[in-house]
Amino acid sequence: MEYNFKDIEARWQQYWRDGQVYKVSNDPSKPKCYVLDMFPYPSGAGLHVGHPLGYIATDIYSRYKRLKGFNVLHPMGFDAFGLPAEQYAIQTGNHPGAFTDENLLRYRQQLDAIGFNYDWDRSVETHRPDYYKWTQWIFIQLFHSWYDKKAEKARPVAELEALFALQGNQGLDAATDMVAVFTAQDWAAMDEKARQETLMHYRLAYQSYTDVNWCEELGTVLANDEVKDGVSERGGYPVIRRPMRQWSLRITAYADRLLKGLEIIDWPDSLKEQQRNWIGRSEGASIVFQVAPPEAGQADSAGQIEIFTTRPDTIFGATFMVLAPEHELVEHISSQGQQGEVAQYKEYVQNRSERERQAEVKKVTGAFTGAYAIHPFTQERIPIWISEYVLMGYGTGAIMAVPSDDERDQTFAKHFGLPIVPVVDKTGYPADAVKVGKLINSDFLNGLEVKEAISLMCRKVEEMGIGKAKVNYRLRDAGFSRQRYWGEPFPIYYKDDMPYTLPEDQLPVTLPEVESYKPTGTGESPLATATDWVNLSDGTKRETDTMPGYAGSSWYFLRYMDPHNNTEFAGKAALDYWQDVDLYVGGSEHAVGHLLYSRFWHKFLHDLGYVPSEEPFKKLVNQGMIQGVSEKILMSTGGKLNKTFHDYGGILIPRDNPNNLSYTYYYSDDFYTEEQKASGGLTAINVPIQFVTNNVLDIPKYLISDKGKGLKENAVFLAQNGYWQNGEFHHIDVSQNHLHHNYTTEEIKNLSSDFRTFSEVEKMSKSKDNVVNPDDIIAKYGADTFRLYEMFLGPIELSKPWITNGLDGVAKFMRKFWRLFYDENGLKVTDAEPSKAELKTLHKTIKKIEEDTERLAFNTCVSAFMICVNELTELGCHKKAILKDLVVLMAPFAPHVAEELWQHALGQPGTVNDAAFPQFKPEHLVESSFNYPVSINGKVRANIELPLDMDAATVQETVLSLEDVQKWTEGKAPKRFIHVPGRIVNVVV
RNA sequence: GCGGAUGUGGCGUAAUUGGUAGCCGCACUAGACUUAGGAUCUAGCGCCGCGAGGCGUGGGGGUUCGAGUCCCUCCAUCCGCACCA
Repeated sequence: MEYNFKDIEARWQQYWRDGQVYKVSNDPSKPKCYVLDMFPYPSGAGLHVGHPLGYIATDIYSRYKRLKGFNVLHPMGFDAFGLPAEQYAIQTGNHPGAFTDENLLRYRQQLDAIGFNYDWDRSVETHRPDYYKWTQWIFIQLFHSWYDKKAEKARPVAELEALFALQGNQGLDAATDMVAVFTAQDWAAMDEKARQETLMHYRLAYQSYTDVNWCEELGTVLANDEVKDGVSERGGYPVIRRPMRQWSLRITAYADRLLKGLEIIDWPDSLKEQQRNWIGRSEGASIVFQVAPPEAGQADSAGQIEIFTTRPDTIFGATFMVLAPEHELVEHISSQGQQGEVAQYKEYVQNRSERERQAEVKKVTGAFTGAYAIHPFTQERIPIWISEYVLMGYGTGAIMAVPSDDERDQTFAKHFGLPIVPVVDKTGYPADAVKVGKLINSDFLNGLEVKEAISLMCRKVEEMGIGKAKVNYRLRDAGFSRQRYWGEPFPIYYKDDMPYTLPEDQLPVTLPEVESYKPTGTGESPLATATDWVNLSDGTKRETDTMPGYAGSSWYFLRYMDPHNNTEFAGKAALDYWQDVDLYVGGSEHAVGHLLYSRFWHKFLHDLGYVPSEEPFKKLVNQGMIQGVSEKILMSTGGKLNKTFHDYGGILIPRDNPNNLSYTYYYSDDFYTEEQKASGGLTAINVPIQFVTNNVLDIPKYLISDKGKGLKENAVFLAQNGYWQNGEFHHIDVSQNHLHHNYTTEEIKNLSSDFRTFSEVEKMSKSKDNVVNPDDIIAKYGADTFRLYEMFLGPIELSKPWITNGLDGVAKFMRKFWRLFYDENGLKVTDAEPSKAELKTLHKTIKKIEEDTERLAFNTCVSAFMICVNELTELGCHKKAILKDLVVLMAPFAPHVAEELWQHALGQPGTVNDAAFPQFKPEHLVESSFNYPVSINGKVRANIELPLDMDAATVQETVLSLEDVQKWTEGKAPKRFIHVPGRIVNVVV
């Protein structure tokens, strides 16, 4: 009886479905374990072999945990709103939902074929109204919340209103962009609209005017990744920054907690570091500089400039100030004489693309405003400049420039001839050390260490009322509006031009049908065209923007806990039971997107008392990418090639090319684009990998495929001893061709008619023709082999190319494993007592699998199985007592075959998923003796078998009396004798 | 430039966490069985050397009886951020 995976896998997948084997209930009698994958966006292309890598890992882990007695939640769902479906809808006019549902179904079939243990009943799909109802609900909660920095948590806006009525906005420490101060009386005097406008500065979901990427030609707002080098990716039209009234989430309120939370979670360092950088916390001080009166003798000041600095200690070295060109003060303070220059510079900056700006970081540009600031300590007049190196988006958009201590300020000062006053003496410190040294030329700070000076200065400016210690973050609030169709509608309507939330009983606000998904041209989303939907009966209007892609993915992991709840996003009992995600596996591309937003939402829901945990994902692992191995050929891009072969027969150029690119082919002239002709030379192009075997292209097959069709008439594929045209090979006598004189006769004999490709590792993608579909692998090798092989490739964190070749090794192992149970005569399993050696093999494996599964080292698990099966085969072991445990060990990895053997070969009742993980018994591994490597001065020179319980003195005596040892020590007494029981013996002479 | 990570055979990788480096697999070589092999089995497979032996974990140095593992330094590759005051 041979291993027939096709039959086995189909049968057991059916069995699991029918028996609802993977149904998960919230069972408080068992410890919980929540294992999560980042849910996929169901694109039209389907899964390739790279996608399931993480899914297989979590599947193994969750099955293992189940065997260990945990109640495991291991769900799967789909992140279904998104741009590709929208673009498809725009192009075809079809509804993006139908397209999404089709893709989703295909994904699900592909996933099921791999044999995952998902409880599909808990599936979450973000575009379903019964799911996004709760996304909208959470948005409403954000809208009605503000952040109290003193209490370090979100609180209801109603409480804020009460505070305003009591004390205005004074004495509050709230996360807000409001600078104006108002009193209780002011608040009382405000009308409804003014109050709403005020509250907007405090809400965690708020509206403001923020810049968007606006493309006039396309009449639409573009996402950042739709803009390349200042022009639209599609069409290449210019894109400008334009302010638009938009929703944002006040994630900055949580900056500190998002930072602190990183300390308690088990994530990869690189990922934590990315989030830290993204949040970008820096401690320093904000200090206000008065602008000097425009004309000497004039009394009133022209305003003040607030700056942020991490080095308040260096203030005596501040010889000038720099504002961002976009700073609002620039226009007010510029002197008459300088206005022209300032305007010119501002225009120059505006016309520079992001790319230019970044490419020329070292270029020094700027303009003098003609205005001066008063140095708060020396009372000197210091000039105010503008320059693009000061960014409006960071700090206050203004700096005090300390050229002695800041590299950029120094370059600027040198370029424009501004004074430089040294204020920090770094004698005794390395030149590149930061925040060290003694202050000089700094009045009352002189002689202090930098660190002392910083804290003294912070106190001083506060005393003087011109500044205070401040923590600044790089993190910006998150834009939450999209002018698109395919996203969650906002539960918002407008009255008197102010947004209000719809009552909860009107949720979900479902997407209306629209006639066209195309951009409206006005910057509004396509929803705006559904006038029946937009205009409410009472004369108010709905919000027509939709939420961004990350809205639905920011909380989906909570919905899995209680997916069918109609009255809450998830019930308290479920939330309290499942708590948080124990293991989260996914790609690192979400490092500062999804993973930061999710943490933010989770903390917010925690503040409101809904979720018990502070952090959503306790442990996170980034799985590596499986890359594709592309097959490439060289194509001539030169012109004038539609002549006979012999005219360019000399192009067997790369005979001694280091890359072994021995062959190339040529097209006729009219095949080439003008651009290609202009460039000349050779270009590498990808050919579909299915037409390539061992770097040899199957030309006839290629030419009848879609990809190669166009080449049939035009292409000449030049091989070593001839050429291919129209799928036929034409031999040429190379020895007769004067262009090949550099071949020897011997070499000519070995020339071949193969048309060779060369391989390159790239990202696996349709456009590169290097996609390996898991369906094909499963059809040929089976899902169990596929799963084992993906794990065998290496640690899951590592990126590696997909090499189909290696599958044979795992397939061989599976047959060997099968043969422990069955041979050509049928069942071989016996009830005989296991031998010592067999028990040792088994328990060695149990130990290894247990340890390595816990640390997610699945690659070494597969190796351990191979060793185990090899040893059992060698021992001729077919004993039930051994095999039963082995099958349970294998079940997480190869669930189909394990289930088959469990029930049929071993005659066990029920599913193997409900078996208990075998108990490791150390006594089976304990040896009475150990074969010690004996080294002399660290070099192994002999081996000796010694009882493990032999006392130290006897060991030493026995070892030293060995003939080999005597020879190497020349009979000398050892200086030292090291004996590590069970490890090594080392003699030092 | 700053930050993070990683460097082990022809390749993917492993190493009881400081204890005989190269497990397991691929590829390769030889042999067996075959009409045949992209099947199966056996053996070999880090480098140099006929051999004894020597050398080997990116380079150099150090700690240690003993270093792939710890420390210093340099180099290379990958990833992230990038005028962040």
